Amino acid sequence: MRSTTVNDAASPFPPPSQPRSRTADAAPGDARPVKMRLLEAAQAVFAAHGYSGANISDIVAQAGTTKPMVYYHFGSKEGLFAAVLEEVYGGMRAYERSVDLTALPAAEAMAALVRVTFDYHAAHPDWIRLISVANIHNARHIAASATIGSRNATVVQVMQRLLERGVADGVFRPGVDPLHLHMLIASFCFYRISNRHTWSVIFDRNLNTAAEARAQLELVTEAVARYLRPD
Amino acid sequence: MRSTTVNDAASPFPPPSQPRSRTADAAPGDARPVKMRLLEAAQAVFAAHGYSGANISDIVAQAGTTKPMVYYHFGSKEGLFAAVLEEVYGGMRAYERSVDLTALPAAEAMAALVRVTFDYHAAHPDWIRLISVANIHNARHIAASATIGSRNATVVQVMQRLLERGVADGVFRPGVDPLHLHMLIASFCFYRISNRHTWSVIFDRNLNTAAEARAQLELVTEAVARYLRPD
Amino acid sequence: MRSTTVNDAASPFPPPSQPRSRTADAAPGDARPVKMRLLEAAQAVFAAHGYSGANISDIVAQAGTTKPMVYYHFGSKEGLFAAVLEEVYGGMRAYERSVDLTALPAAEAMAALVRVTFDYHAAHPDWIRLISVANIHNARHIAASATIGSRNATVVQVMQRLLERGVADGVFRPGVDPLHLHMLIASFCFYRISNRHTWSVIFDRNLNTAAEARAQLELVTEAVARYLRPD
Amino acid sequence: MRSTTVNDAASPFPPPSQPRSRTADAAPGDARPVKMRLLEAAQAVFAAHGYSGANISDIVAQAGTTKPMVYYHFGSKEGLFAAVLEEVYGGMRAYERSVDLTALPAAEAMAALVRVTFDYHAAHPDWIRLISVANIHNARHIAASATIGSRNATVVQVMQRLLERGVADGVFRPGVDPLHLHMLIASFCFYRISNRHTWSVIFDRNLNTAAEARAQLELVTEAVARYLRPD
DNA sequence: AATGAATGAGTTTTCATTCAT
DNA sequence: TATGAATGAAAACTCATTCAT
Repeated sequence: MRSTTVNDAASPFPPPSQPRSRTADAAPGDARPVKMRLLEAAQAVFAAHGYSGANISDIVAQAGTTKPMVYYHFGSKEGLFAAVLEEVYGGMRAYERSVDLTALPAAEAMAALVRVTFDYHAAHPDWIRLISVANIHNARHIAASATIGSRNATVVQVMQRLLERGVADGVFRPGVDPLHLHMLIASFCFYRISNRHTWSVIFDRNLNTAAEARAQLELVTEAVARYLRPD
Repeated sequence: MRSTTVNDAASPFPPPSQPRSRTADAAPGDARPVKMRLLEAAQAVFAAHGYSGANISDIVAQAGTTKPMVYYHFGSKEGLFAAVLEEVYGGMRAYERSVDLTALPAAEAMAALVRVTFDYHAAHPDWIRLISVANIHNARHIAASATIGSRNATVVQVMQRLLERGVADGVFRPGVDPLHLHMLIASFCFYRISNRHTWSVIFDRNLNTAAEARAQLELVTEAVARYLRPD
Repeated sequence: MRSTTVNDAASPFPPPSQPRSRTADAAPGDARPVKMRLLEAAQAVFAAHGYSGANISDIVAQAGTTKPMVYYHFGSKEGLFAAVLEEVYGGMRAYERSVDLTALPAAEAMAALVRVTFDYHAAHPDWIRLISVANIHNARHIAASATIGSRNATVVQVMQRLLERGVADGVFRPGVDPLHLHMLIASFCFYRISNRHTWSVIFDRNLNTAAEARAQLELVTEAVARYLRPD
Repeated sequence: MRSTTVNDAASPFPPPSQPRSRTADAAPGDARPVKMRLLEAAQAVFAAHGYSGANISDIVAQAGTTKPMVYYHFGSKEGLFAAVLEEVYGGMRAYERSVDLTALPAAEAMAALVRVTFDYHAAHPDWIRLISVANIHNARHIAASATIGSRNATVVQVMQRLLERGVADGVFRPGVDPLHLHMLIASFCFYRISNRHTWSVIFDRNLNTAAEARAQLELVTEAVARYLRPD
């Protein structure tokens, strides 16, 4: 049940366009263009402190540049945040496109899809935070975006085709809404990361162990499998 | 399958300690104590703008009082936010305690529990936002709280007893972790509200209709039912 | 021809609400309220550098207070400028009201009015600059003002009554528009101050001497007298 | 009384070196040299916002070029403003030189000179604003100019010769200072434009109509005529 | 419990100017 | 001539917090 074509080696996704070691301030001789460095620094700072809590000074310090560059390249703090979100969604979309489940039988493909979603969220806590931040601000920063939006829903298409195949193969029951099923999976994968801090306080249990992660993945995989299983 | 003893009248939960008509600024002659008015205003403003985005001036204006009152009653902005979060969790806990599922057969009780959780989240979007905000700040505002924390997990106990009863009655399969199952339910109920803004942008579908809500409730109810059903 | 009831001692008008020695920064122990000190400092700085050229830091330094006080008391830089202009026009209006020409024969009263206008402008170069600044910005800062505007035109009423009296006495010819005549006088009195810097450069003549002032006053007085003289 | 050789066709002066249709940004393929385009854009922007309120970005955008061009051609913002003022005074001087009053009898020539001055100011509100701006900054931008200054006073010479001729012809009284008389005329013509915004607010009367302009021109013409008339 | 005024440090943003090409 | 990107300094404005009353 574990053989998939996708990224079989557990979960260490190489964060697509994420810095390799940009925890400290950018080295003076950083070759990459200022705009990119700003985007990366901004991603980290917005994720760490929220939209209003992030401050431009921190971002530019971390990017090894100066404040006016933010305004030159992005127009405003809001523009910078919007650009960060575009990057986040761009990374997701690229990732979703790279998933190829066609070689697997439907049931196994679904398990693989769940796992891939699970791992992706686990590997990108900053992106989860950024999306939370965007939602707190009613997603107004992405509303205007041309690149994010409507047709981005690659997953839903993948899901739909997979469901159809499973139904055709007699391994899934019919009548399941692909978007809703994606929501069931995504919500679990997102929430366990996004809300882990409050959960850690409220429930007396360390939920951040590898064992927990494994058990949680199994739960959602199993729930999806059973939800789809024909009666 | 829809008859429960709990809150059968659909879902319009009266927000426990939420203002009755506090959309505009507090009327000058508002009788309720300043501390309460501040708490309510703060809840609204923090929910609307995040922790750093909220500002004391707005809060006191909305509460119909003055800034020093915040420091008199709560010591600091952080203290005020912590107090708001205590209120949120206090309201939740109170609500969970009020749920009585003992009169129902296990399977129906579980459906009722799902529904109740679903409705509670739907009815309290501000609280969802506040919890998101708390998580973005690593829940450091509630970590110190004495009243929030550890033993608050009423739901988990309820869930555990319900699972045991269902297993005893032969309607649930054994071996299900109550905390994980609660996470499956809560994540869906939370996420569909918390992330609805980004979803509206990304997926070309209005997810905020009553029909959608019904379909989504059915999905999660069904998923839980099938997950628990003995093979 | 020189006997008037108004301020016979040449021209040293005590600037009504202007500081006596506020050239340097406000002394720390300045008793007057911050708002007033700000207004005075702002008047000086706006007059000296124009609206955009003036900067809040200079103003607050000169007023012996801090930047937020500007925003607390006036809302914005624009609000401060508007308040300064209200003061300017308030001072003018107060001054105009104080002029009493009823005791003089019409022709002498007119000469007195001209002289008073001449002297007032000469004594308040800052106000002239402020009005120039206001006009460069299309007077949008005073457009909204309730206190400036319409009925402020005390001079015009004074002028009108004086013209009527002169006509009745047979010393003025009829049919003269009081507003236009006021414009003729005011324009000369204003312009000789407002444009003295460019004139000094363009015309090879020192126009800032006492003798010049005397000659100019005589010119405008004479021009008005001859303009009104019956044929 | 209205027949003059100068510009009899009412008043629409073609603004000498003013753009033909430069209301919007310069078209990409604008053939005229960058320096000229900059000068025109700067004239408009400085007139609209004052010296400090004008910003280089706006100017270069409107001129369809880039910031370094300003520094290449004019050295600094101050240099650009100085160049604009030179243009303004250059335009005036050129205009004054073009006025030929020799063919008219002295009294009519004087009326023509008044009218020409009146019309010129009315046709160039931007230049009036620029001169106001220069004065607010104590004319320091033109002080250093070689081309502006001292001997530019063509008008005064014209005036002087005209006065002499009138005296000789017995139609003007002697002893009138040409510079002062020019000041009387210029102040009125300048002020009615420069201060029209504040006047519109203060006096409850629309002073920008054609009828008003006619009446005002008549006023100043008449005042000058009566001022010069031998007793 | 309440207020009006004040403060200090920090926020986002702007702007004239210049560099490398 | 021309440009895209960058810079340093300072601009306006904000905000949590506190004082005197």
